[in-house]
Amino acid sequence: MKEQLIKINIDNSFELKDIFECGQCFRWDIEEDKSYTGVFNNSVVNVKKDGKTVTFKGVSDRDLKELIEDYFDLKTDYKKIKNELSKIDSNLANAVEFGDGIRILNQDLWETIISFIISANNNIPRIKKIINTLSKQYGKEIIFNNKKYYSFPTPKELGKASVEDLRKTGLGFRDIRIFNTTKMINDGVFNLEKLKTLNDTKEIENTLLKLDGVGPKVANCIMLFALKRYDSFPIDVWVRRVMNDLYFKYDDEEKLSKKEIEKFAKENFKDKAGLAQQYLFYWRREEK
DNA sequence: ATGCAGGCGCGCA
DNA sequence: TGCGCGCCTGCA
Repeated sequence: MKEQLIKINIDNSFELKDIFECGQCFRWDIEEDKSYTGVFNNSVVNVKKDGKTVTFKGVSDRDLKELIEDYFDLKTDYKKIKNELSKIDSNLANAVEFGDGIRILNQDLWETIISFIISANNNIPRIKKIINTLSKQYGKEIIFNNKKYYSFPTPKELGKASVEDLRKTGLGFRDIRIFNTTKMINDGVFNLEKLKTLNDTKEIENTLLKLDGVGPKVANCIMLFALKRYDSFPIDVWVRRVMNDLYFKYDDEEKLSKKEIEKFAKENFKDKAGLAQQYLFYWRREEK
């Protein structure tokens, strides 16, 4: 573990608040100086932005520049993506303008699976709290700036926890789901590496659905946030709300079926449905 | 207090 | 296949 520092000039699509608070991640916290510190890939990194200069400071076994390029997906041209989305309709143009600094992070598959199983019927502060507790109890300590941080536990590390142990971390009824999913992965019944090699989005989704605690919404979040499947479209209460308000206008949003939303998203947003979802979701949650 | 939060799994038609 | 229902827990 060595401390490293790099500065990068980024003139487009990189706003800390937009990235870390658009709902895709749970392990980034804001500091007093408005920078953010997060734990990912067995590393701890602090990100600070001044004008166009972004400073990354952190501890990692890997080369920090490579780590950052991969995790923040710096090679992807968001200017182009935002242009294409804006052309689809005026709602997207507004949403993209609002969430101008969003980037979809390239997160660890295993961590994303567990995190979004925890997210079911839950709220963000508690999701973050549970993930912190799990990391503290089963992950490895990392020292950064004289403070203790904890890596997200590996499948083996989390596999040491019994259902009762998990319940004590505040997981509630999700304890057995986490236990079963962890076991499936440790037993080799479910192969994470093999999943990464699959091409067909629908096949990936159907595979993920075999995991306990993974339904359609969670599966689509995993595909979008950990497998770069920008065509996947997670539908939760907020997405349903914003889609009904903007495109369907039923008097009661409950009348809008998931099927209907899926069809609309596929036809109109095509291979960028997930990206569109993220801008719309963030816009709706933050603006109103 | 009671309801609710970024769903899921189950049982039943 | 498509519904309705209950669910740990913490917080307002």
